[in-house]
Parts: sequence; structure tokens; C-alpha cells
Amino acid sequence: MQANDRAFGSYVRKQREARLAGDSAYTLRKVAGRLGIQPTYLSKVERGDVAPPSEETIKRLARDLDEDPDVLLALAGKVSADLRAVILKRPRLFAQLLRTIQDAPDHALLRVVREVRNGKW
Amino acid sequence: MQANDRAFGSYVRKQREARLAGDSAYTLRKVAGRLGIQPTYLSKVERGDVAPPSEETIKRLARDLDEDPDVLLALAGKVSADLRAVILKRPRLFAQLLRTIQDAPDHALLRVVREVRNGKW
DNA sequence: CCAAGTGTGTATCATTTAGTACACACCCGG
DNA sequence: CCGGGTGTGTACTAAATGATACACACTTGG
Repeated sequence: MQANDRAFGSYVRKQREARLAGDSAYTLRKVAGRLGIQPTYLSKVERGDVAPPSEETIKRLARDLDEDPDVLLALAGKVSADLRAVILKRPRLFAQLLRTIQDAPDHALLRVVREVRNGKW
Repeated sequence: MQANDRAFGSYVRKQREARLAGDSAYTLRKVAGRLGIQPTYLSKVERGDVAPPSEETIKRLARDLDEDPDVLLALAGKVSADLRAVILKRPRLFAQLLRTIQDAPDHALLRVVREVRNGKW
């Protein structure tokens, strides 16, 4: 991915600059400092010059920008390790489930979530 | 993973040798030949000497051994690209769904599958 | 009995991943 | 008017991933 995958970077830049407008703690250098990465690297990430960072770095970035980690990971084409683990424990079942419900509308899936939450299982 | 992750290899060896017992087309060399990989490599994979192969190679192996690809991938700690894609299209929703239903018993999840199949959505 | 087929040990490899390090140019507030 | 802070271009790197290539020893059926 040395080219394209600009989506992740431009989204991050947009969010960071939005926060920077009201809080000078969100300069590229300061964010990079808190994440424990080089400013150069974050710069290239934001401009889509390099592929998105590792899962762990993306999660730290999500925390710092107060963004949803799953959304940021998705923009990077990744799925969180804990979700992967859910599938890996019962691969046949979850593979079948996901392939069956993949086109179900949001409200139907949310209904499942609600019903499970309410202990109807 | 230069050590351990023996689970994938030993399972593959077991299945291959079971087929070999009744069909001489399942020698290590012949299977490797059909997969388009070196026999040396398959040997090391089966003995857990190296990490499991790529997703594509695992899928060819599953076809050749008539095994469930999702199960073989799971033994290798991987999730099929098409399942990943399902999550990536609606990351917030599927992340929430998976975390909510992760501990639901098999029969409850199968009921969801059946209900979606029967068009109750 | 030996040639063909079996699996394996050792060495090596190209590519990808996930970054670091250093120098530089710009800007702008005191 | 300049020093500290901003982002960036260029060069480089260590480790992981996903394999190949060659040589070898064992065994086994015709």
C-alpha cells in the first residue's frame, strides 16, 4: 500500500486539525509524542504516503483523538484482534452467521443486539 | 511463529494421512504439487516448523483435503477475507453485534441464522 | 536388489510491515 | 528579526512473512 489508502490518513488529519483548532495540544508533533511515534511518520501516515500504522498504534491514535477504534481500524482495512478472537473460537458458526446476515439492514441487526442485551436468549 | 502453532500442522497432517490411507494421491509431494508449493515447505508446515501458510494457500489446501476453509484458517489464527469485508463495511454495527453475542450459545446463534434465512427480517 | 518415490535438514530469499533518524524550509509572535 | 515551533522530504532499517532450492536418507514394491 505504498500508494493510495489515502482514506485513513485524510480522515485522521481532518479530525486532528479539528481538535487543533480549539486545543494546541493537537499539533502533529504533540500527538506523535503521545503515541510514541516519530512526527515524520505521523506526517506520512496522514498524507497517505505510507500504509496505515499497526493495530496498536491505531488504537492509541483513536484514544488520543477520541475516535471509535473500530472505525479507524476499518479505514485502515483492519479488524480488531478481540473481534477476530470471537470468530476464531467458533469459526464455522460465526462464518455462517456473518455470511447469512451480511446484507441485513441496520435495524434488524440492532434488534438482535437489543434482544441479546435484554436476556432473551 | 517460528515455534509453536503446532495445532494447524498436526491437524493437516492427520487429515492428509487419513486420505492417504485410501488414496495414494495424498502423499506430501502430490498434495504440495497440486497446491503449487514445494514439498519441503508443506513438510515444515505440517510439523509446525514454520508458521501456517498464507490465506490463499490454506484455502487451496482446504479444497484439496475437502476440509472447511474457515476451520483451517481458524487453526492458523486467520479470518477469511470475505468475512473481514463484511465487518469493514459497517464496522461500528458489526463490532457491537459481535461483542454482544460473543458468549451466546450455539443454538441461539443458529436460531438467528434460521430466522434470517426464512426471511423474517 | 535397486530405482523410484517418500519425507526432511539446511541454507537462502524477496517482499511487506512498521517504523526511525536527520536535515530542512517555512512561519509568525514577542 | 530571529528563535522556537510547525510540518515534510529523503534515506535507511529490523523483523516478520511466505516461501524456494538442493541435497540427503530411508523404504519399498516390481
